[in-house]
Amino acid sequence: MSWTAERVELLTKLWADGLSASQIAGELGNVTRNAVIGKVHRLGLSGRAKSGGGATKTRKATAPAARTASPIKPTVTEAVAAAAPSPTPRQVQPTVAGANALKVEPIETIETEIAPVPVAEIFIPVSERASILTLNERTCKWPIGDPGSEDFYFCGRQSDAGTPYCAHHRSIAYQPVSDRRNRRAS
DNA sequence: CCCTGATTCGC
DNA sequence: GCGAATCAGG
Repeated sequence: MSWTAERVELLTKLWADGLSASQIAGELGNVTRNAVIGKVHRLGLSGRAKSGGGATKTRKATAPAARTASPIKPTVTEAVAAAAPSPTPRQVQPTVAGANALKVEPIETIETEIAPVPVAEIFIPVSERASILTLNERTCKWPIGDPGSEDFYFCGRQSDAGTPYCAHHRSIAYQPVSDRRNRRAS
């Protein structure tokens, strides 16, 4: 597979959208994340604009050592993860909020047993939502938006292996309904 | 361990 | 130009 104009275009777009190299690779197909990164560099669009600045990138100008004599491993066990569309979890527990603007009132003394679900924390680029179809075992499957709707998508960020959600969504997903800790001696 | 991007260099 | 191997951080 070569870098056709279309593919380069898509690459550029997705990269600008903030997708990770591996995600882009999955989106393009037939390429590894390394290929994507390599291309990105060749295109000269490496450093991505970070809102807010403070992008203290890791400047590594160290000598690359002699990789010439490095022991090359014959077989790479990792095959290309085809990322089969895993079945959508039916027992979706998190509250599905509309769009992405659900504001939770700053209640100071929450008496509610049910944990307030602040769903309006992140903004996921449209292009990334599409790539969410590439959900693997370790991507956050927190649903956002109205299921079945065009707006619906999954969080898709990193989640530890085994857990269905990213750190953030995990915290709100598993909040005990009965948090009666502060009921005692209050 | 998983991930991320960065870099080098044989092809 | 391409991208695997490697590195270095999170």
